[in-house]
Amino acid sequence: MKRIQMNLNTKRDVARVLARRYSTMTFEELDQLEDMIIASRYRKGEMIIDEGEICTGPLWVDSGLVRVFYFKNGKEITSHFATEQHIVMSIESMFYEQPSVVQIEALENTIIYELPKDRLEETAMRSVNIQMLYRKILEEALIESQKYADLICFESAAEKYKRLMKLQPELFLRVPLTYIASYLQMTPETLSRVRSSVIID
Amino acid sequence: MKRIQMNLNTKRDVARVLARRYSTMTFEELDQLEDMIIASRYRKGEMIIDEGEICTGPLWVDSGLVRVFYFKNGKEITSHFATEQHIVMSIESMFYEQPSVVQIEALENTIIYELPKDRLEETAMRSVNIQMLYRKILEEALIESQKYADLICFESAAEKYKRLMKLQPELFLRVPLTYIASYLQMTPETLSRVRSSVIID
DNA sequence: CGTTAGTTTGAGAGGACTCAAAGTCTGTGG
DNA sequence: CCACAGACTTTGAGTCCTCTCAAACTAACG
Repeated sequence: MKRIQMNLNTKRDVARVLARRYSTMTFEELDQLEDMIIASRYRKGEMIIDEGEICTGPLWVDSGLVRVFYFKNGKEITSHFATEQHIVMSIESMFYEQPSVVQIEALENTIIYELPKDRLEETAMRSVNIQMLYRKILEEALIESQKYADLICFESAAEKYKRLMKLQPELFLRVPLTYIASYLQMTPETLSRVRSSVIID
Repeated sequence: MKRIQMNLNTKRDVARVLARRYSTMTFEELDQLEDMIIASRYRKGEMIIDEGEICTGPLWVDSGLVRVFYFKNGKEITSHFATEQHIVMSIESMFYEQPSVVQIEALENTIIYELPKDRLEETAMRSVNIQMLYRKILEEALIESQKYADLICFESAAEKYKRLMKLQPELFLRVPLTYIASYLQMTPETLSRVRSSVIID
């Protein structure tokens, strides 16, 4: 990881995007938001959050692609992908300020902007709009989480494949199938067979 | 459903429990919280949120037991149980103010205290502690959601059973196995077989 | 005490897994 | 620029788990 010194305009841009996406803001609030953002750059294959590290805030994926995964019975389970213009975090680690069980890895060269949770909470005490921003981030995460649960409880392997293909076709072009298989809770072999047999409607 | 006129002390009690559990509060804030709470009572088998209804806020299950479920390919899928002293909601319906796809049903006689979302948000604008309460509720829901995802991706039926048995053994005493089976994403037959074969360690 | 919902048991079928091996792609170093 | 190593994907064969369908059994409720 490389903490990068972005010029101010770039951080300001991110602050603007966040503000528009999740809330509304005065110039002063934009300043506060801009001020707390921490930018970092990761190369393909680098860990953003390693096992045991603490996740100190929501991470805005500005460009690139990351995956969240963890180990269970010796197997890697991918629990989430986040593409550019999305937020990713290690939920439990962040809320409980505990070492993370999940790891977050950059699957492409990736630029991350972190919103440190402590500053976010502190600023939220004073600013209603920042408060709203934080809450909307949590709401979005919750909805994502529900959608994933819904996806993987589609019964057959073929159904899950078709579903993801409809929801996020771009993933198949950017992510090794092995990871997608583990995300869909099937073996790479099964995914391969499904892909060759399924006709997409 | 029966909207009930609780005496003020009861609502005050719930407000106190919520305050202690999720935040801290001044007497004035307690008043505000107490003031927005809506109490209702449901008989076993009654719907708390029916399909198509809009969920207007987090629901505190004061006593009783509820389940959240929805239909998918004609099959009922149970996605959550909430016992007393826990919060339940139809996430998507509440945030998007849309008709709910999930239904919430009382499996026992149940007393619910609703915290209307609009009043919660409005009050959160002025009170940092109410704001914290709301956020903590969302955080908790998010963590629950993650835990569920983790549970059902345990590979074998036996593993899932053992896991839930360890996490929430009381469910097996209070909930028809059919619902538990659908929660664990297996057929009732499979659950039955697993139960008779598994020795709990 | 009968009716209905819920649970168990059985037999057979099918889907996904494992293990194994052969292709394919990608990036690096000669 | 080519060759090779390593990672990723596909294909095959055989096994096992979970599902389906059916029927018997049990518990709960009016």
